[in-house]
Amino acid sequence: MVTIKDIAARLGVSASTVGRALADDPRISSAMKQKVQEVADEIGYVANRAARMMRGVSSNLVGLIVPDIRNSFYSTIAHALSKCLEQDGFQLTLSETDDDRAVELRHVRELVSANVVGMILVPSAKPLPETVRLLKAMPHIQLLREHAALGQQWFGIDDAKALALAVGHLLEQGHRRIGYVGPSVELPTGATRLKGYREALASAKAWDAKLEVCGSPSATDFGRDALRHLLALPKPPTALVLGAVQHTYSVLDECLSRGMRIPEELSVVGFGDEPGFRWWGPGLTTVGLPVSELATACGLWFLHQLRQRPTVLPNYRSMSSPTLVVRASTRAPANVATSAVRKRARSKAAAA
Amino acid sequence: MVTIKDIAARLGVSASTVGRALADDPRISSAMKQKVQEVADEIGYVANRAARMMRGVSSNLVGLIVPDIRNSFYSTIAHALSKCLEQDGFQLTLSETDDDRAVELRHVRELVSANVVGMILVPSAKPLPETVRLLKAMPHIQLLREHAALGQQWFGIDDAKALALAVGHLLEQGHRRIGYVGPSVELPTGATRLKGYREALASAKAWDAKLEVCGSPSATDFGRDALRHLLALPKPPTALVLGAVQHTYSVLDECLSRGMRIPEELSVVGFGDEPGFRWWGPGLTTVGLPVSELATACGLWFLHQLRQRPTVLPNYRSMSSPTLVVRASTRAPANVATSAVRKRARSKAAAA
DNA sequence: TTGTTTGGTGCTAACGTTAGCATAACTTTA
DNA sequence: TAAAGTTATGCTAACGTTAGCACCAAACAA
Repeated sequence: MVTIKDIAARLGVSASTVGRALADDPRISSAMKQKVQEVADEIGYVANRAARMMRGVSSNLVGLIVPDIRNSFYSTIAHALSKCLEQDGFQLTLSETDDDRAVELRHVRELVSANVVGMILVPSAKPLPETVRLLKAMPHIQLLREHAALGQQWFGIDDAKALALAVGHLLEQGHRRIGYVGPSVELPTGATRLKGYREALASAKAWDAKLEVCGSPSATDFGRDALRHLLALPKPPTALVLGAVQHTYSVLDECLSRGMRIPEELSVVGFGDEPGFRWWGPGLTTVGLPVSELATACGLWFLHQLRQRPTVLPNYRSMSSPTLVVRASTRAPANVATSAVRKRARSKAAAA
Repeated sequence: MVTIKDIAARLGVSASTVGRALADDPRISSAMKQKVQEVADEIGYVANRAARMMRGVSSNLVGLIVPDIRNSFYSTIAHALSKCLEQDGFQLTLSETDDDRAVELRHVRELVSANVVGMILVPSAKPLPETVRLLKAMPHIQLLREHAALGQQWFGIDDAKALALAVGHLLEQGHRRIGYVGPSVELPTGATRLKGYREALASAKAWDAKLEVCGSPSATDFGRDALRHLLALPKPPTALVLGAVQHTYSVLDECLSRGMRIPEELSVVGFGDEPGFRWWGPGLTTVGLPVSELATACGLWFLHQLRQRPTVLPNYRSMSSPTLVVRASTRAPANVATSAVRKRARSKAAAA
């Protein structure tokens, strides 16, 4: 390994001088600085960050902890954060938890040990106490999901609004029996999304607990079972709202493999706007999530805060609004023409 | 920060004893080890890796450099590698290059400075000399793309075979005019894929240079322009083969927005098997790439080599075979019944 | 001349951990 | 009982870098 001592030896000066020259210290003459730089370039000197860190200089490492990077949700976040942080010379380390609390703790430990300056994480369902303690001792931000125990630094999506948009769209088209397939309620986002779904339906007096299916989509048969359950009900739903990207994938696949006609037999509103969603059936109407914007905002705020070198970040909660992406997978239910639909038809006719 | 000295002070022993106890040194009595562990847990001691690294203990950081993590190609790799490496306590750092050589060099510098034990990278089109020099001084593996200058450690896909599979499938169905839209030939993979395409067609005496479109798909109109060009030819292709995942997305979108009937008007074989590809048109026939397997193999080999703490890894080239995923976007061309098709029809009739 | 300032550089200690050697308290062997 | 061996621990230096202080020469003011 090439060190400042090697440069010093070549120039016949002390290591201090070299160190200062490289740090552009005003006490060093510009002639010396130039000579040092030349030798450094020549012998390929690269500073040893471990040594720097020992002297109290903070690392340039920021930990990112997500459930699964293959989920485009999270890879989009990783990309946006990486772009954002690298401008200030920070480097992102990647950890995946699979929503496993023990794995999460292991990663947090690793990151503390690696002296990261901070962590940005999508917390698991219920972080272990030790995880909470470690995180509280260093700057960290929660993404998407939120646990009060971890503090009030959060960048997320307005999950309730996401579901309200989806349900509202279907209600407007005249649907009254709107099914829901979403994440487990143990996840903070799962609880909020279910709440958003329920409240939107409750205010239209159309809520029916039997139409709710919650669970983790990692089981291979999840989509099949969820759809089978809903369609086997005495009064099956005429429309379906998804509450998670993975659920959207698994349920959409099942719709196709059952040969369902969309939207004639069932209206569907997805969650998230993945590249392939526009190709599904007649084009999936879905809730678009501003994930990239959210991550960039998070990154910028983090960088800004980091300049003050705090141990605990100030409280800040940012909630981004999802948008409805209307394609062709929704329409008014068969045999039903509600006033809302008639009204829209009238106004269209009037406009024509 | 909690250090071994804090633990030592509490127990009234020396730092050495604590250090050895934590390292499970046989010279330390088990009674002492237990006491040390208890205090360590109590006050939340986490080893400072920077200090360890100064003592020559290697870091647990492995650098991963990819063009863009949002590309599911690369996020799959990141996931597989992460899973693989974390079992041996390694941590992945993520860098994105956008195929920019300057950015690539910056990241490599950062990683060297961070004392990574090694790097796994998808190299850019033509790495800078300084990049090559830095990489050669440490263990590194090339993924997918390959530059001889960077050494003979490579895990990739048999790109020529990928295209041969696609073209072969179409030839067999009777197509003679098979278009190609793929990556720029400056990328090693781009050159190999084009070669695979050409050779497959040349051996069937069906090659026509006018049917080739190469370029980077980052331009927003790429898909539109590529397809327009091919369909505007005096003798347009009856089938189309894609040579990159991003090209597949952009060209497939353009097919749909033109309202083309697939496979009646045009047979299409995609590149890669992204989650949404099965939803496109009648279901996209495509070349499936064993990316996850490739990354896992790469990770395992890397770990194995790392145990010997080498500066230069031994030569090793691993080429994974792609597979054809047949769905419904290909069929025999209209107005053409070649001998191959007739032959297949006969054998089918004979079998019936 | 002497005293003071200024610019440029060197010396040394420190960061947290680990490895080699030294040391101390026992235990075994002759 | 003395010598040798064993077990458990302490002391010290070192890793590469940086910051505080000391130092020296040259330039300046009195």
